[in-house]
Amino acid sequence: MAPIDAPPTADTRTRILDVAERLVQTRGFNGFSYADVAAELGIAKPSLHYHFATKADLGEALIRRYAARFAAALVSIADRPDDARNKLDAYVALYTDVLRDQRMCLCGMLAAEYPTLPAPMRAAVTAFFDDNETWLEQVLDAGRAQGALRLTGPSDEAARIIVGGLEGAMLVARSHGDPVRFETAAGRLLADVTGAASLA
Amino acid sequence: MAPIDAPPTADTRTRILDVAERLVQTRGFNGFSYADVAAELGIAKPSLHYHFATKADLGEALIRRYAARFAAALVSIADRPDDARNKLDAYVALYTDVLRDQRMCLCGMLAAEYPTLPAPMRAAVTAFFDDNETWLEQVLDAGRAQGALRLTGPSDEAARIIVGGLEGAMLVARSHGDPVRFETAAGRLLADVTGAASLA
DNA sequence: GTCTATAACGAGATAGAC
DNA sequence: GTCTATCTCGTTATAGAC
Repeated sequence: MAPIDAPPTADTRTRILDVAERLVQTRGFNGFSYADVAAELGIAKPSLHYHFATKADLGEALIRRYAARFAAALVSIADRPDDARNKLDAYVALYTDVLRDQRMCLCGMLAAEYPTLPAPMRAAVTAFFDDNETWLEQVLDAGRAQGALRLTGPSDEAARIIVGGLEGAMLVARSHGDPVRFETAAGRLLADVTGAASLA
Repeated sequence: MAPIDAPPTADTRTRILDVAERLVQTRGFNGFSYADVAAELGIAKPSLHYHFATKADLGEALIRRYAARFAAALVSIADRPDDARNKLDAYVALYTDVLRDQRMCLCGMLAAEYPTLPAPMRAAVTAFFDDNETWLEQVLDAGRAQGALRLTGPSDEAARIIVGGLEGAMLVARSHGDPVRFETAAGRLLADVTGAASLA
């Protein structure tokens, strides 16, 4: 659906990012090491330092790539002729896709480790959430103008509830090893926040 | 408000738990060490091993104490003569209290690190969420029976949205260093899920 | 119960050959 | 670009004295 996957073969730098991304999403930035990445790629540890001098550099590159990919998906959804409700469903599908392989959202995971992160990574994490909320706010405003949505309050608050609700639902669903739990919760959250029941 | 704080002076075991609890809530289970705890208490590292042989033992004790404290607060809220809406507000206040000092919910933090945790800790984390959802479900059912709440679907789904929504809102609000963001989101989430607007 | 001393290992990172 | 070898430090944990 969304371009969240990488090609099976790629240059070393990309393969490092792919492996590290999965490790951060499953174990956290403080839960993986250069040794883990090197072993999985079948290369030596110091080779990693050629591509990413420090672990902080690798972390920055991970967020940057992840945020860019997510932002591109948001643009793609916004450009569709769909109405607001379909766009919100597509937004939720991005999260559903991330949850595969028991992964957590990269930035949700890093938000948990926030106080331990290098400053550049911290700034990129908050920017990710801000960008998502801004995009949602625009979709919600458009939907309300069209009469497709019935918000009970300001769209920026609704946007924050959706982002936080999806991140939290992922967190809990993953610890239960139950993706269906996430999908059900996400659907109901969207319905409640956008007043789907009162429109039915 | 809720009995979430420990006395200023206590025996060594309790003081270890207090410091370790705060470190896990702020930095994660993989983000602190015995050296951190020992330094803060002004004792030697091996002294910690007398009280908690392994870090996994310490982690288990942390969850057990945290969950027991939380469960006691839930019983206290349930026993009040308040209506469902007031009980839900009191439930949210438990989370607001946890967020002080930039802390994350202990079990929300551990859920992020879930795949890296020892098995006993993993089981305790999922049990914490299950207990919270069960409690919420009962409050929501009672509120609906009284006509104080208007849920748009099954109470167990609403309970999951509330737990996940609060955990996620904490996660995002903490990375923005903005507790007000959490309180606003929590209030709106509760209102949307329990149909407060359609009752007003 | 708490200490000093130390073991045993893994972490991030560097030097320098190829 | 990738390697071997190595450094330095931090980690959990143990032994044994007090």
